[in-house]
Amino acid sequence: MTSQHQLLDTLAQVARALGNGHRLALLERLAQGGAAVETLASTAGLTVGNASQHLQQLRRAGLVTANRSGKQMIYHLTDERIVTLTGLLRQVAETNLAEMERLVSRLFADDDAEGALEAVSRDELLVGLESGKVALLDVRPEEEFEAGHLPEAINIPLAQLEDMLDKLPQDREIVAYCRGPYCALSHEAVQRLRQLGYRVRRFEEGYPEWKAAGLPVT
Amino acid sequence: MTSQHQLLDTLAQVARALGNGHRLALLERLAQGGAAVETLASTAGLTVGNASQHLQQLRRAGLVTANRSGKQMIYHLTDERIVTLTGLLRQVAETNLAEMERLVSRLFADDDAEGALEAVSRDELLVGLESGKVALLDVRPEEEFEAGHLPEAINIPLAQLEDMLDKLPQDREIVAYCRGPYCALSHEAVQRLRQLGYRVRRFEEGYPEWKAAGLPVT
DNA sequence: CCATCATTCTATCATTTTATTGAATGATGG
DNA sequence: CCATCATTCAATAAAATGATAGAATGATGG
Repeated sequence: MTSQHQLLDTLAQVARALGNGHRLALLERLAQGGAAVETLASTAGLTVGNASQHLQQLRRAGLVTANRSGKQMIYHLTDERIVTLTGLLRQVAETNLAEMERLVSRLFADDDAEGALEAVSRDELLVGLESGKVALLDVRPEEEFEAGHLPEAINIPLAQLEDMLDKLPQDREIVAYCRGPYCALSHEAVQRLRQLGYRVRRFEEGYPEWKAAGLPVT
Repeated sequence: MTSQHQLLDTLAQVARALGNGHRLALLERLAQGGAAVETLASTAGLTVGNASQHLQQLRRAGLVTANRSGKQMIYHLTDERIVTLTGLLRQVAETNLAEMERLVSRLFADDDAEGALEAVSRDELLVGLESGKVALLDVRPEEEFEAGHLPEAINIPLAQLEDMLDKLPQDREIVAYCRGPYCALSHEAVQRLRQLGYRVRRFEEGYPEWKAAGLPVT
């Protein structure tokens, strides 16, 4: 077996590490910031044992690192570019797989028909923030918000949405974001806030993409 | 199973399609331009039947398309971004896997010790071409050269290198390139030309990366 | 229409991957 | 040092993947 062959095989191992839905879910959570195995397991809907095994695979592929902190092992992405990598994977898949399009439209299908719910692009969001016409709402759990968020964002975890409406400004359009393009939290938040009469749309990406693009975070 | 879960699974299928060394080899060849199954099989060192099966998988993942031309099926990449995707995969792997570094350095280990063989970066190459101080040498097979190459490049397939030395300019440094960062052709060419006293280095990327970066091709 | 060629499909077996279970390890606080 | 907690390891069974050989398909040239 030639060196070149071995190189491609090693690359393939890394790609295989990305080739499982649970592991992609783990990576999505890790893109929000470091987390312990139990946290990761519950976000991904896995048993702790199983999550641990998947994390070992990601570690062997060089995608995550683990550091002990007291009793817990805290996992981190090794490389910011992994967010870009999965984002590009997503783009290629959305463009070239009909199946993908079908699933994406289903995920966002229960929008009302007004069309105003179309997601806000990164550029549009930047303009809105610059002009002060947009308020940012982060609907992720507090722990993830604390680990990093977009500048000026207000954190209202989805579970407490109706209890904390007083934190929302009335005079500006609200843009809600969460973990990424496929994260349902911001979508759900938009649905519920619109029912209550708020002017609100989703950001089409999430915190990790914003950060990976080199934009400022807090 | 939620829609979101299905989306990640579908993404994972695409990643799994990249998760095999033979398929990465097929994609590398396809990044040079369309090709028939037998061509692809022989470049990747596979039987035709086996290559066909791998190509079906790539097709199901939306990474390649097939069009019949007479008796032959001609395969193409569906999307230029696939080159960027595998390139990013490579970068992440090289940065985070010790194994990878070891293999890369072995692939390029038999350089003589002068150090002058360090690869030429894209930016450096652009400057050299601009100033007219560099001549480009494409050492891929003629068929791939014909399907597309860097501007002003001279084509001398590696097999005919010694027979066509008269096509090489004497007054400029030569930069050789081939299929990509792991393609051995340009490396081999540099070794042999240096033995003959030529001033020559490798381009660290290849034709597909150049094209995917939006730079001009012929 | 028949023979030929390129490719794909089918069936099979060996290998690898995944989830599950329960035991083992390693750090902490009393 | 012991009990506890978080995590990993080990063993297993079920499912998916990969290679091979041979049959089937589809287009071509006579």
